[in-house]
Amino acid sequence: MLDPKRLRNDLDAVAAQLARRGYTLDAAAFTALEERRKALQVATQELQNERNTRSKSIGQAKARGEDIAPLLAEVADLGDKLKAAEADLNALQMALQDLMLSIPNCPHASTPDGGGEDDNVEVARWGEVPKFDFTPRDHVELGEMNGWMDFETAAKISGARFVVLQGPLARMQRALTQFMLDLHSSEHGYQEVYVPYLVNADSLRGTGQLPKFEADLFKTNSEAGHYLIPTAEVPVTNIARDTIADALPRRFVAHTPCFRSEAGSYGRDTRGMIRQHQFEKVEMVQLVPPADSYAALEELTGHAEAVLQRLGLAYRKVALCTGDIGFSSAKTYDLEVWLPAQNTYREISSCSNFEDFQARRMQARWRNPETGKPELLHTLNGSGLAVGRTVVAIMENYQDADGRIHVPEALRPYLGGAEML
RNA sequence: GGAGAGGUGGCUGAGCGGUUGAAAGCGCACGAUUCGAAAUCGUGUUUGGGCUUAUCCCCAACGAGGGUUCGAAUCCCUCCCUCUCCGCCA
Repeated sequence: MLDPKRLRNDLDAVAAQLARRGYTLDAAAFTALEERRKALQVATQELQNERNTRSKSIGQAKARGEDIAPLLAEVADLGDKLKAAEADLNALQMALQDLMLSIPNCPHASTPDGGGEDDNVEVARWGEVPKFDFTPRDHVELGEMNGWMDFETAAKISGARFVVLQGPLARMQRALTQFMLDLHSSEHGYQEVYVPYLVNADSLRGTGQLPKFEADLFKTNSEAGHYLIPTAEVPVTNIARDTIADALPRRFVAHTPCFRSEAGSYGRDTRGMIRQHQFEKVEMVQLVPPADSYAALEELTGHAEAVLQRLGLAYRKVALCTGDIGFSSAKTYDLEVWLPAQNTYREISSCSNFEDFQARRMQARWRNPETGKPELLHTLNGSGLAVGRTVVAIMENYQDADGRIHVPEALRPYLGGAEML
C-alpha cells in the first residue's frame, strides 16, 4: 500500500510514477473519495466530541445528586445522528481502503522503463555456457530414460502440472534444499525458519497477493479459510506483521513447497518441471531499515547468485522493467539460468525490494534509534533458489552423451560423495 | 472432542457503568545528587488519525466484531487466541 499522505499531498507525482508501470491511477475518483472522507470524518468527530462532553456532564450532575432528566432529553437524538454518521464514514473508509489495496507499488527510479519482459535489461552474465558434442536432451527425456521422473503417474494421482520424482533424483532435490539452506544460514547470515504452509487471508493481504490475485491461489475449505502458500515470502514476511522490531536487519531463510494455480498460463511450459502447481523453493527474506534497502537488494541478489556459482551454472542477471515487476515490488532482479535444451536463459530466482509497500499493509515496524519512534521498515525477498528449476538446470547442464547426470562438486557432500546420480 | 481459566501499555499487574488513555511496580529517557558509579529524588515515557509551521486542541483504540446505555476496559452476544486437566493422535 502506498503512503496515504503522499497520495493526498502529491497525487500527480504518484500518478506519474505509476504510469511508468502502465497503471492508470484514477486521480479524480481518489480525490472525490478523499474529500468526502475528510468532511465526514470531521463531522463524525464533532458529534463524538459533543456526545463525550455531554455524557461527562451528565455523570457529574448525577454525582452531585442533581436531576439529570432534562440533560438526557437534550441528547435524545444525538445517538441516532452519530450512529448514521459513523456508518457513512465506515462505508467510505472501506471503499477508500479497497482502492488503496488495489494500487500497485511505485517503481524505483532505477527500474528501467518498459512495457513487458522484452524490455528487461540484462545487467550481468556469469559462467560458461556448456558446449556439447552431442544434442543435449531436455530434463524430461533425461528423467524418463533414467526412470527418475514420472509425469503420467503424477497425472493419475493429481492431474496436469505435477511430477513424481524417484530415487536419485528425488534425493538430489532434497540435497539441493539442504545445500541452499546451509549456505544461506551459515555463510550469508540468515536465520533458518520453519513456517506454516497454510496461511490466512490477512497474511496474503500483507504481502500483496490479496485482494487482487486470488485466482492464482489454492484456497482450502477449512473454516478459517486457509490458503496454500504460493511462496514462503508470505508466511516468512508476515512474521513481522503487527510487530515493532527493536533491532534490524533481520534475515530469514526457509524451505517450503509452493502452490500455484497457474490460472492464465494455460499452454505455457506444459512440458516438464518448469511450471508446476507444486514446487520446492528456498526463500530469503530481509527486514531492513529503509535507508539500507537498496544495498540489501544488491546483497540479497548476490546471495542467490552464490548458489548458482557454487553449482557452476551459467546465468544472467536481469533488471525487470517497470512493466514486468510484480504488484508489490519497487525493483526486481531476476536471475536466469542457462537451459541447454531450451537454448535460452530461464528464470530461477527473483529478488525484490518492496520498500515499505508490504510493511504498511502489515504494520511491520521498527523502532528507529534516531527518532525513538516506531517507523515502517523495508521488506525484501528473493528465491535462493527455486529448487525444482535447479534440478532441471543441473540435469540439463551436467548431462553426458549417455544421458547420465554428473553431480556438481558442491553438491557431492550432500549425496554421500557421489560423482554421478 | 469434553471440562475449566484467561486475554489491559515495552513487561508485570490493578481497575464499584461516569472527570480512567488507564493505579502501582519494573524497564527506559532526561535532570538533580556524585570525582565517577550504585542507591536516592524529580520529571517524562502507547499508538493511529483530524486540524496545524509548531504548540495546543479534538477523535479513536483495553484480543476482534456486534449489542445494551446519555455514557462501556467494566454488562450481554458471537468469534479468535493462550493456558490447565481429560480423551484422541504423528
